[in-house]
Amino acid sequence: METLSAAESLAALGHETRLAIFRALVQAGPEGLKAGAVGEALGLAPATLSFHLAHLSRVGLIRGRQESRFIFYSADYSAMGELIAFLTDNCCQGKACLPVSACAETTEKSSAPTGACEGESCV
Amino acid sequence: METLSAAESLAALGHETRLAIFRALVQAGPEGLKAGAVGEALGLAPATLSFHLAHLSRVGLIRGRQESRFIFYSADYSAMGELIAFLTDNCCQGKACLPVSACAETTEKSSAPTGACEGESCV
DNA sequence: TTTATATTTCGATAATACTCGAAACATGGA
DNA sequence: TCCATGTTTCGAGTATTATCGAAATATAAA
Repeated sequence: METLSAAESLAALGHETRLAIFRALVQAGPEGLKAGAVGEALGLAPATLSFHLAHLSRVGLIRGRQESRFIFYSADYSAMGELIAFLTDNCCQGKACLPVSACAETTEKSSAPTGACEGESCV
Repeated sequence: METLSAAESLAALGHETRLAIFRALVQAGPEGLKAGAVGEALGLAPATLSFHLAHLSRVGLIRGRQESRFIFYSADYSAMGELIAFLTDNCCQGKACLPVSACAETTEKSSAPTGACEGESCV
């Protein structure tokens, strides 16, 4: 994951409403939720909801699938996984900032670590 | 970490310039970097740099300490750790989206998991 | 005390993002 | 076909954020 895309994902989650939407979709599981259900749960005007869903969609954190008359949105777990991998690989000095448990290899195989994350600071 | 503060941290990192600043500070280690060095490395006008440093400071992701005539900024690893813990605790369905390695308890003791993260989906 | 350097604050401008009513666009049922 | 419902797009208004020159502040050296 390159830093532009990481910044875009972070920005997408960096808005209280969108973060709430994303959390709701995560909780809903792979099935996801109808757009309407999300709006109802969070008390959002349809246009506002659509705006934020589109934003999250555009950066790849969620996806929508049409099902009869409804559109179900669901969280894209792998996108979130990549984002977390980016943060641990690029934003943790020797992983010193990580919860101990997370102190190990990441899915991204620590692609070209930028100097940090040599791994020796794991407890 | 409550979601407002999480959203604020995410938004702070959700800007290419600030993300680059933060990464540079992480790479620099606990010593950090003089503000000027950051600006030089990234080619930022002093006022612009100051604006972004203040933003990152305000949300607690970095801190500055005066040292003689300079101000050294350094990344706050624990703040980053809390952010990552928030994401893994609140934005990962049963941690299915996590890099395998990170599939375990987090520092935050999974405070009141919101329904996700029962842990059974760990590989 | 004067001068030089480092950084921030101020102020103005430009750009971007957010909200939401109203209208348009599906899709499926009557 | 017509109607009802769910969702998006449009358009306009408002608010927030980003950029950066210039001025102000702080610290230290001459």
